[in-house]
Amino acid sequence: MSVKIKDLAKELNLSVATISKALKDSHEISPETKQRVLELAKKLNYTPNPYASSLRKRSSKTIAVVLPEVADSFFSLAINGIESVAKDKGYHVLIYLTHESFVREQAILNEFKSGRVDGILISVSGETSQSDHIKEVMAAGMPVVFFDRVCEDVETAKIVTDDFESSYAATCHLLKRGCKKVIYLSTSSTLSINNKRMEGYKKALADNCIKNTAADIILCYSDIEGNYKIIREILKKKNRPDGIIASVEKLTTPIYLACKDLKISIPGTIKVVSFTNLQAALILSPTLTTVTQPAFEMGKYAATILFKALEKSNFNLSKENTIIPSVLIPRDSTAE
Amino acid sequence: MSVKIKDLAKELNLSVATISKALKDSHEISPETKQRVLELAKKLNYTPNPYASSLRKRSSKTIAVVLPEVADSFFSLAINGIESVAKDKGYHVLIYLTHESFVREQAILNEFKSGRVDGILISVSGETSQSDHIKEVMAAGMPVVFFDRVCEDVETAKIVTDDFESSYAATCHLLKRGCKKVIYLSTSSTLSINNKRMEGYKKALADNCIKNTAADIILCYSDIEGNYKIIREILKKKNRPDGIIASVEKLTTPIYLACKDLKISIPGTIKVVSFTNLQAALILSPTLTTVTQPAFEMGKYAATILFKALEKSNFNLSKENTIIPSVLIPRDSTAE
DNA sequence: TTTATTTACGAAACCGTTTTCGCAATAAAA
DNA sequence: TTTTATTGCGAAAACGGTTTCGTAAATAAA
Repeated sequence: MSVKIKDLAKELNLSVATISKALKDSHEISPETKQRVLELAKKLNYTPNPYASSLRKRSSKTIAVVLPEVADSFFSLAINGIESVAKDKGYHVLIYLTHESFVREQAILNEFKSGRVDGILISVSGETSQSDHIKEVMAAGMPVVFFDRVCEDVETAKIVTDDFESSYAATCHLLKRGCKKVIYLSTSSTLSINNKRMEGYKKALADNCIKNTAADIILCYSDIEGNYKIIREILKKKNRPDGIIASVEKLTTPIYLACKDLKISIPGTIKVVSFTNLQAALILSPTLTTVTQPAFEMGKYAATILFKALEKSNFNLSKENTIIPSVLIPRDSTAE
Repeated sequence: MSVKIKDLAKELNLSVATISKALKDSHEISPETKQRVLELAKKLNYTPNPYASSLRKRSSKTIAVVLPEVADSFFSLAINGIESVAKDKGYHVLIYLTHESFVREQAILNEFKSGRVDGILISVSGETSQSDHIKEVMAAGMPVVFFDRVCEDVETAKIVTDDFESSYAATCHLLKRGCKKVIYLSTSSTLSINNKRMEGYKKALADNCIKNTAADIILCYSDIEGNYKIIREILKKKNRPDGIIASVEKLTTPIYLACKDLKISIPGTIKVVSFTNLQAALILSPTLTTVTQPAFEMGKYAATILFKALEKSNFNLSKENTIIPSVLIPRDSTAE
């Protein structure tokens, strides 16, 4: 139905080989012929069949982005960063969501052995504690770049933020503002990103001579209702905390809700800092102190690195370990 | 490098044709042979080359999703809805962002003539006032489903929300709560979605015998700084409004900021309702009255319709005009 | 027993490009 | 003038599946 090289060839009394070469500006073709071909191609609105060329060239000009979810300001911004460089490079981007499921992540990765994509950008699921599925596609020659949530035992590029340091800074910030009992809320125990944030938190407590009891780290779930209940229970205890670190964006809402319902004042009674990129932090009441991650930049940089690997096959991805710092923005939720 | 049908054929002393048929469970192949093929395929972890089969079958098992942007809770949720059905159908999804640029949208759509995707889900850019680029790919036989932001003159499926009615309801809500001067804020004048909301707003004013002056509709931009300034100026006037309809999510932050800076009380002095899906509406202070769009459902349903068209070629997309209602959730920002 | 039908498989064309190679004709070097 | 390079192009073989069609053997119908 659509116009093919063969049609152009017939029309111009040339071979398909010549047309193909002319279209890619090969030196084998005379300027006049190129001109004729280009003109006809434009006139007939010729668009090459991507599958034919992918098959022959064994490259697809598309990359995969594997994400846990997209209903989160971090990943939304990251997609923007990724897309901005993919567009410039003329690549297409396939999106896959794991919904935090390891099994799904495995299934998705396994498909990539087929050559559907030329490279992979991935932020692993919350359940991922083992990385054979990733190593396998890498063994098949597929370049992989991690961003934000990485598998530490996989030797390839990792673009992360300074999770340990920013969590350390957030904790110190709370302590400096007078908190005596700071708790740490997270949603996953396997994620390296979470472990680093947890370690930063612990280290800050230790450095400030506060003994860290296990009870200070609370594991939440992924549904807002459940988290609300957990947080509410914690806040109802008489030895409740006076500082909270929400290591995941989605914990912010249940925290504010619980405090409001229990009439606990932020920052008077309890101070809050949250890892989030939500613009709404500015207009919460009180305004929310955040650890803001460089989401767009991380996505953009991860994509940039991936394209470097795609452009030169000898590029050593495992040397690329970039840390783009987050920034702690003190606002009223941690005021004294 | 990866294992191909030819390899399986050689190993089992069968022809490639037989392997291919066995893999798709053709009745031409005996159960025993199928078994042997399936086993070897699993053992060698055979993954078919998608480009070879797309080329031959002239179908790619992938759809395109064209969005204005993704840093917005509506489109994030919509992607989730789309992906959920694509996954079930075994389809892949390519994401393209127009960044509200008509030229970019044209370029993206033009690429689809090549057959890279089997169908298109699109929410048009804010600049799109003409639809030849879409009609062209449709003329090439490509099924297109609009969602949320549609081109009304294109005859194909459109999945929208009840923009007129919800805007009408939001305006009436403000009037009932005592507002005398309600203004309407938007970011685009060409979008049908915006026009409908505007009409709903105007109609509500008319029905409530409030004369509508042109000054009541304010066109904002896409940057938060600029919008902040515009809103601030409006609120500083002595005949300032006592009700605001923010027809776009991103207008919420500058409104709250401006009110806070000018010490204008919400809802005491001015009442606010916003078209948004942000969960944070619950914890703003005051909590925000919203028109919440069925983002996930719209994405999911749009994808469902598209797949129906992909599954049966005689499916008449132009008959599919579905309106999924938004819901007005009154909260404190419009309390009396 | 002969003929018709079914079963199970293989040969080969095909999808639309890309790329290697070969080969004239022309231009440059000897 | 002959030899060598260069230029401009075409034939044909890939790429890895799918699909049509043909056919031998096995089975059923006559």
